Amino acid sequence: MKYHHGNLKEELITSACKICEAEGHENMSLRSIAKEANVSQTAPYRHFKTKESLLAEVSKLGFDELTDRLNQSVAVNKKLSSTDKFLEMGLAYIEFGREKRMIYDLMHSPSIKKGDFPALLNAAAGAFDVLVKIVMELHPGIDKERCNQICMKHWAMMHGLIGLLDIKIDHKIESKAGAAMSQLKKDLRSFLIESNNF
Amino acid sequence: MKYHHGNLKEELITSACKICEAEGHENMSLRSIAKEANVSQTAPYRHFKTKESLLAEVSKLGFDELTDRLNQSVAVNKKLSSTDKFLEMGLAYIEFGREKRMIYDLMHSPSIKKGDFPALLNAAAGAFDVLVKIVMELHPGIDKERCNQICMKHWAMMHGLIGLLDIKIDHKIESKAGAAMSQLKKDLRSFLIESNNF
DNA sequence: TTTGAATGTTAGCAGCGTAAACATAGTATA
DNA sequence: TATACTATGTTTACGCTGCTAACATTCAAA
Repeated sequence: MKYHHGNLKEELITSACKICEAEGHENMSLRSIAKEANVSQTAPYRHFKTKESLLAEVSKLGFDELTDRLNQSVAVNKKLSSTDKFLEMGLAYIEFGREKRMIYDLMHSPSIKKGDFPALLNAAAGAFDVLVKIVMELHPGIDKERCNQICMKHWAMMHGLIGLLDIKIDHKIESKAGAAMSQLKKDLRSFLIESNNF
Repeated sequence: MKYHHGNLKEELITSACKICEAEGHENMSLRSIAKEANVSQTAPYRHFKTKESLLAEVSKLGFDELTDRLNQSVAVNKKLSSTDKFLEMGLAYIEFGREKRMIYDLMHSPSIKKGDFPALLNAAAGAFDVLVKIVMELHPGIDKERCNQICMKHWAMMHGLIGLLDIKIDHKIESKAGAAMSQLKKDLRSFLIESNNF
């Protein structure tokens, strides 16, 4: 093994992603990340100013993947109606939140101050813009202000829903959510349709 | 100062609340809580099995206050229409989340596993039930299943909205949210009305 | 070839949650 | 009242954490 790794920065991010998905970001130490990458405990400090800045990059990758998934969900079948595209996108968002729950939590963790990381801020905005695009298609000629409000509403709803699905605010919600997930498409459909005044 | 405090358990919870509101739960150590209460670092262990169980009590108090606020919001003016009551409640929820943001974050932190604390689970359910009540009033004779779905939708939306308001997913949302908060009543009104198919 | 920057390591700090051992106070029983 | 037990405090200590400082090695430019 060479003394100089050559690609340590990327490998650290990769290792962090792996650990985060497995253990959750609350149980992820800088030391464990370094160990996973087979370097000394302080090696990460040559590439990241703080632990937070490393996690910010992991978070950014999460938003990038979310953006991809949202885009893919509407690109897969171009013949879908705008409404169906919108529904598929909502579904894709929920699925991402469920499948990558640990990363999703990291992405929304208050321990990473997004304002300190412009790239992260950008990636998050990118994901949001996918929603903006479909809502604009859904409501042609819609006022920009109004569009933003609608997008916020749906974004907040999806975000809140994912939170409730696992935060398990109480057993009632949990079981209801469990049932909802079992027939996700159907339930989410009515969920979203109703929320959009179709 | 007496050797035996007499009321240490409650004082520890109070101290934790104070620190949480001031510093946020991520920056709150058991040691700092003990210090705030003027006892040794390990004194809390005579009253709480773990740090998490102390935080769970703080979280429970948060849900209790939320429940109170939601109840108050509709009780203040009994002559309000059901719709207006519903709106006032949504407003009260948002206001709580904004005013007690640090506690609110703790209440929804994944680092407290609600399933391990029945009292906390109960308190959270209590808050949700206030919403259930008003939605049942809003839709007389509504199917229980359907009612739950509606409640979840609104709860998730409010929760997601609070998250977005401060998580600042991007500057666009933030500024939009800032504007929204400046004329909160008006915006939230249309927000909620639209979400409830009025 | 030499020099300096980039990137790695080792040692060590203060703070963390927690357990164990000990000390003191209050309470029940003889 | 004397004694024992329990409740509740303290002290000490362990391993983990994020991070800094000092040192080592490699690589690239002069």
